[in-house]
Amino acid sequence: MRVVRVLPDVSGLNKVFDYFVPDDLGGPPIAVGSLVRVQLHNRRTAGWVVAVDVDPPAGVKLEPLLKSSSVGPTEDVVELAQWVSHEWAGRWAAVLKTASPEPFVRSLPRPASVSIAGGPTDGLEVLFDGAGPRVVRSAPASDRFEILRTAAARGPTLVVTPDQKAAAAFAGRLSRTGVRTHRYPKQWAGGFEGGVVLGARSAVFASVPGLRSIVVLDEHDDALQNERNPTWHARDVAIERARRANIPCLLVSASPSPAALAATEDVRLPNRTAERSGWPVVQVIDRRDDEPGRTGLFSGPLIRRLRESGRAVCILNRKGRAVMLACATCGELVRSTSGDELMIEDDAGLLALRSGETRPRICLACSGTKLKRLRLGVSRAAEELSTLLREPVGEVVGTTAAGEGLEHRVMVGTEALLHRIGAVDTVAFLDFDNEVLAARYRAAEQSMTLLARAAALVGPRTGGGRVLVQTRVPDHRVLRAASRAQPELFTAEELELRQMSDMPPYRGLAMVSGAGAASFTEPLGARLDVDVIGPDRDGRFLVKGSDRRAVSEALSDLTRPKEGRVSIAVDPPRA
DNA sequence: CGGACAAGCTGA
DNA sequence: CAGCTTGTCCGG
Repeated sequence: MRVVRVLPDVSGLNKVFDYFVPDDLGGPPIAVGSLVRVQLHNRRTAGWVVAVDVDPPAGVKLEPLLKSSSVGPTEDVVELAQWVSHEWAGRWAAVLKTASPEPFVRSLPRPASVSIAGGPTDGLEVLFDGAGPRVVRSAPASDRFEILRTAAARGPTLVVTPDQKAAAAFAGRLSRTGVRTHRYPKQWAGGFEGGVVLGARSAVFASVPGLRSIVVLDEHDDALQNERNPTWHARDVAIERARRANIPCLLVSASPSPAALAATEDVRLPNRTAERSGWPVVQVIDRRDDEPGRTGLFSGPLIRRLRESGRAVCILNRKGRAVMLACATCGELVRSTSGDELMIEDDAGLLALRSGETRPRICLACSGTKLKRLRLGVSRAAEELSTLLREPVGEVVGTTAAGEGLEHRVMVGTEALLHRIGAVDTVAFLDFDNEVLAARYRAAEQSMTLLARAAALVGPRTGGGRVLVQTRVPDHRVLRAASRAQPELFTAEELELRQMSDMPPYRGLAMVSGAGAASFTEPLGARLDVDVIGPDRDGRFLVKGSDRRAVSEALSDLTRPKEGRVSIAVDPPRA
């Protein structure tokens, strides 16, 4: 009797059960990854076969599989999903769902003989030597197509991009050169034919027999991280997948992330001239130099540029609830002594939320005691700008309908606008400080990625594209790096800071939130291998350990409280 | 998760 | 003690 092990798709249940395979089952053949239906207790549920030909535990009466519903992920992907669920303290089934076809697939295409077309590739083969992760730094405006073409010529390839738009564009270009391409998850079974599978973050779980290489484009982009638990990051999953398959994994980025740089010492740099010319001009506007009396969101130089520019977008992230404070006398932002964090007013005086530093209401630069509040808001900014420019101004926030507001020459929006617009001539960050000094340990890193994305949108400096940044901290490492087109000016310092402050990628970090967070994390106090910090203002706890594995293991040892939900985010994007 | 079953509570 | 609620356990 053939016995298989099944993981049911039941939330709150992270356990496997054995079933026998009836002779007359029908449907796609049963293998590891197969999607099946089973009887569990007294209901029917979907599930995945996670092992075949197992020895069932003694003394249990086995039930039959009820149905073979669909072909599922290949065995390597099933195992990868298990690793992910463990590493990010989430459910195996949640990851398998991402790796499975929707709708069901009843039979697989046969491997196609893939013709390698498109002529010689440009000496880029060296990027694919050996196995394992390597960082490929490449200016924001430089084309990554030749990298993909070279990968495709070597055999089955997986390409992960931050969004489907980019995946679609590259798929189109590759197929025009004769490469067989498949979009994930829509063409789920395509990977079985060979060729190139392209998609957003979930594509890292595509089933591709005989995979030869993985390319992660813009590995620094936050869109590569799953926003629901488990909060896996496609870059980290790709690194592990490549390690298991003994194949190369290219982490391509204009500004490599601390995580990527910590994962490998193999960093391929472009030549200096090429990199410089692949960045646009990044113009830093120091708002402390504003002519006296000017208030509002728009400096003189910014308005001048917007008047003469072609299409332009202004980015104003009004996500931060805290109102920024600046000295009314000298214009300096009110920051912590380290200069890395904005402070807010509380009853006693000034308070830095992250570090907890306090001090009386006084400006560190000029000892002035008169502080002014700098106010935010996309709608107000659009109105103000429309008056200044004497023309209508589009307005785009996350909830704006797709395509809406994009018809104007000048647009104002939140970060969402950067993801919706195509090429423009100018990107202006109205309020960069609110971003770069936010009370999140990754604030600077995330700001750097914003600049990289903006840079890609406006194109290289030779095309006249320009990124404008209004700031009161013009010497910040992020701005120095971007304006000189030298990302290492940012990353070197950032890595040092992360190391000094015991933060990822040098340590593991998780955020535990929800009503049950306090009782859930309580037993961790007795452990020596993890530290618990909190609760913060929202009742959330941070759990730190030597690495991600240490943290997720400590968390998976705990039992969930019956009262009160608990949500665990390992590598929390917003801590 | 959600059903089964046990234990606890209530009102007559 | 029936009838109901609440809590705990467990699934192949």
